[in-house]
Amino acid sequence: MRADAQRNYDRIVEVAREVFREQGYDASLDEVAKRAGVGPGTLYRHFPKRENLIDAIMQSWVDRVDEAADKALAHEGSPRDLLLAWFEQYVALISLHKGGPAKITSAMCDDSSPIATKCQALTRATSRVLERLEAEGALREGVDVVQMCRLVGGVATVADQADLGTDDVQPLLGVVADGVLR
Amino acid sequence: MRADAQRNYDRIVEVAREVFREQGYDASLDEVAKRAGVGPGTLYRHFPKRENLIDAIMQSWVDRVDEAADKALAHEGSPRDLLLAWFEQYVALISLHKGGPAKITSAMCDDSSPIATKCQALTRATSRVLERLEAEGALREGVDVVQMCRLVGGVATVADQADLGTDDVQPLLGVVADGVLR
DNA sequence: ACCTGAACACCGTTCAAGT
DNA sequence: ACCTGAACACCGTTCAAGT
Repeated sequence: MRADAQRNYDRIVEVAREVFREQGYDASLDEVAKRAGVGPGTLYRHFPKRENLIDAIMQSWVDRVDEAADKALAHEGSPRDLLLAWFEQYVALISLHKGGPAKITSAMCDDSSPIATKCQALTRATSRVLERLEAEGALREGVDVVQMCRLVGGVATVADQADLGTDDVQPLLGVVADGVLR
Repeated sequence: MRADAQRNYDRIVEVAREVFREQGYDASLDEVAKRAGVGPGTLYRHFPKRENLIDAIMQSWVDRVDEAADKALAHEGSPRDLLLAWFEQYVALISLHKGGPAKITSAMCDDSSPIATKCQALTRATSRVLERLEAEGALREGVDVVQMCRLVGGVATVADQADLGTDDVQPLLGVVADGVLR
């Protein structure tokens, strides 16, 4: 990549991170381009779809997912406590930006999505938690990873769109946990 | 209301029902106005917010909600069967139009929403089902109606946005049912 | 090879003019 | 009292011209 192209790419990603943090993933791309000091065409050359830009600003995010799973797994306590701890981390991770829960949960299992690798990071981390529970025999029959991601993602989506607080979300996650555990 | 105003109102609602069925609740209001043969200003006079229009086309829908609850309650079977039957009806009812699950579930409990009465119809019907289960002692402690609507609404939202089929939705509803039942 | 920015299509919203 | 439709602001997308 040419030097000026690289510079523009970096600036766009940097600015997008800022704009998305302020306004959510549905923020205007025009404003991103404007703040980054590039023409709208330049933004489109680098990121043909909005999801490509979202994917780019999520680079370091994958590490945080793995760390969060480590942290939840280190947690001592009942299977239910472990599961709830992970659910909370999960919701927090996909709710960093407004609109995130919907975008990420919709892309789940869609390998053609630009953010497919990010979704895979989530399912991989969730698998680790599930394997632990499975080994302890705490899991119901026929529960699989994707189902769990969709359930927790659904809760996060509703919470995101209805602006629910932790007090409202916690009980919902509790129900999902009870439905998944033996 | 003046005769021509009433006529325009009716035509807009009729056309909106058609357009929303084809393209979902996020369809262009411009197209609704165009197809109805009115200026955009006329549409705005009658329906200042998109939700007001959605509310209008949902008039007869309330009856269908009550009928669906009757039907589920008539269903003989285990508490789990009853609950799952209702969940399926619930998802079907709010998924009639693309974008419906998200709009309806977001407005849940928001009395200032233009579609507040529709949400109340849903919680009222769900209450009837829950009371039956409560009487049979089949319900867990601390489960309330709004939680259930949000959980099932969350599942429906994910299914709607990710274009999931019944085969994918069914197991999710099963988990929620298990989490809610004793 | 990459960038710019004008241009286009589309959408929601407002409002002066008309009946 | 109600309707019309031009006008505005905004957004995503494309592409010819420029470096």
